[in-house]
Amino acid sequence: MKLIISEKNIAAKRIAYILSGGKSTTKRLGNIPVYEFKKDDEIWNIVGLKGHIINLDFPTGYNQWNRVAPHELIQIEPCKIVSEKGIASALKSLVDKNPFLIVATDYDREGELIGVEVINLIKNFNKEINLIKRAKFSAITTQEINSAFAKLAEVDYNLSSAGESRQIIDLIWGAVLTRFISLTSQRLGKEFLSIGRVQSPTLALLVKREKEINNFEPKTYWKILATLKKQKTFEANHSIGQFWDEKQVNEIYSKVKESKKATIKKVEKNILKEYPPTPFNTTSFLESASYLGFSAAKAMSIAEELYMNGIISYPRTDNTVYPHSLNIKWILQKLLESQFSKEANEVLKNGRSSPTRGKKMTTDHPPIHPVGVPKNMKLSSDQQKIYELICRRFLSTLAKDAISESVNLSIDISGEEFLASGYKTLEPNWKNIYTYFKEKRKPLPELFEGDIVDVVKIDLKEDQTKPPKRYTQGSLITKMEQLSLGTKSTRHEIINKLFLRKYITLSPLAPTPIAIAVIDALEDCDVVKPKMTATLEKDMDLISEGKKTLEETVNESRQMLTSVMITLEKDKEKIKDSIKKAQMKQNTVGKCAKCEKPLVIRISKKNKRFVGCSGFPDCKNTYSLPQRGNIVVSKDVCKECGAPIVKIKSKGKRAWQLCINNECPANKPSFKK
DNA sequence: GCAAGGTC
Repeated sequence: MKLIISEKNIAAKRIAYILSGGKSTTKRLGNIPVYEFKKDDEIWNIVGLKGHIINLDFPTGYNQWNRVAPHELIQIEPCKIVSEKGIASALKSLVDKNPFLIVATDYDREGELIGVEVINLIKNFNKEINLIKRAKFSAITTQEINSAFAKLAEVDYNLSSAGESRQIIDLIWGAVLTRFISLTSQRLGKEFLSIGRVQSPTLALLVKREKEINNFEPKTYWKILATLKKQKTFEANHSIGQFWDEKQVNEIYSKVKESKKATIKKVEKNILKEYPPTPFNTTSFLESASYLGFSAAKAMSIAEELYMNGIISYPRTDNTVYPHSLNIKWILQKLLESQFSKEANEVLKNGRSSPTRGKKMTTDHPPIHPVGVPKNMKLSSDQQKIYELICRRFLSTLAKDAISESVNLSIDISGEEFLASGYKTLEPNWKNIYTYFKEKRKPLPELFEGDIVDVVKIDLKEDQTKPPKRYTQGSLITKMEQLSLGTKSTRHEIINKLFLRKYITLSPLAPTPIAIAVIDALEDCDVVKPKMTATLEKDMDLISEGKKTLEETVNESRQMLTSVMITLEKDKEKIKDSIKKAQMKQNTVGKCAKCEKPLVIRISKKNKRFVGCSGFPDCKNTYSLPQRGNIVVSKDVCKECGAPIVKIKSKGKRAWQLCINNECPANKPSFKK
């Protein structure tokens, strides 16, 4: 018997279909589907895993945070725990007959590790198993699958060791530092504070940006803008652009302000070819969805739904280049029968000779593209928006360059040079398909050198430089990708995790006072820097090339963490104070009406939350709070009674505002605004 | 109750 394991059920199903020529049957072992067929007089069984089915953890006995000093965990050997018991028992019943095992997980580092986890697991069930091979393919197409199974390769234990070293290092650093910071700041139970190789550098990015915004000192500058007219009006800007010297700008302004005519000195026209967008990988998809107002997690979960219903391809991919095996014509034929028939037809008749390609080319999965048209499925409005985005992106990567014309003018007004620029689309091509970009540039009227035009008015405008912008979820994910933080599958979950830990607010995407205190406390520690991931990646490459061992790498990492912990232990009191202070700030909802001291959110002995005066026990003023939902503090006070207002956000419900004073008339049912 | 990585 041959036993094949793949990374996920859908892959198992499709591999079975291809190898059996469509003749496989499905049986269930417990709840787990297994695909069975006969080939060359042999029974084949294919099982889809659910990604990793084994998880690392510390042995029981090290579970109680208060009982074990965090640094003691550094030298503890983590143990392996089966996290998917159903799959484990299905595998157990399949290995009785000494099958020939073929690992057909994704062709990457985690895929190799997932395969080796299964190998180690089933060797516990049956020691006799020794025929084990690896099928390597980068797309589940008939051709790739048949050739991968025709020439089976060996399992790469170096590659899986590289993945395993990552697992161990992540667990040890994460657990030790998470426990240290939580115990130090006495944030235990539901309120614990976490630290990790990916989440902390990501949070540090947000903290850094927030500090830049807070420390920003706006500078005043001036602009001289001329409104000119030849049939249509258009604007020109003094060639100096931003003036920093008020005296200088006033001099020039008084020189030109009474002018009635302007002379066109130079006209420079350029024809531009604008390349269409490149194929979607997860990051660029999330960035674009973010522009449409979708959070990264929401966009991913909708993409997952569309994928499960067979209308888009696998949404977790790094690839931005369509593989040769992708049958683009065939997809376009399908789209002819969709709401995008006009665009599909245009691309079929008048498309570019080869699709656009992005910079990243990987072998994991193709870029995200439509694979079908929703027929038996009524899309929700969010699903429709995401499906449309993916279809329009796909179609635009096949459309011709847009052709446009840019014009730059040099204009003389009373001896001063002004500049104007215009922009006009001549042939929109892909821009008619990918309709999400809003063009802000405007066309200019037709003008020639030597033309004299009317001056409608000349304005002196004062403005200030602006602080840097906050990240959006999309731009943060793009930044994470640039720094190799996290993966296509985890980046959106990391943002969610930071929110759950109350490290960030979502709109705007900004760190809370506690986040700033935690990142400041770890300032000199590698775990808040992208460098730790970069170093780990290098070590993992060495392990997979056989130039370093898992043990060496993990031991080095343990030594580094040991010295980090020595410094942190020394600073313990300082860290405790600054997090406590930040916590006070974060939990302050306003001023006490009785004694003017800050009112803060506290947890009662019965584990209920309430608002109490920080002047306790001198001042015993308290207010009750709803026990469910996320509380967001604001600077607002109630118009009726002057007590603080908080916002309550519950999952799946609309956020609502509440005056915390129970006795306030605004909280009586009869009260209407 | 800790991490990050797979996938549902």
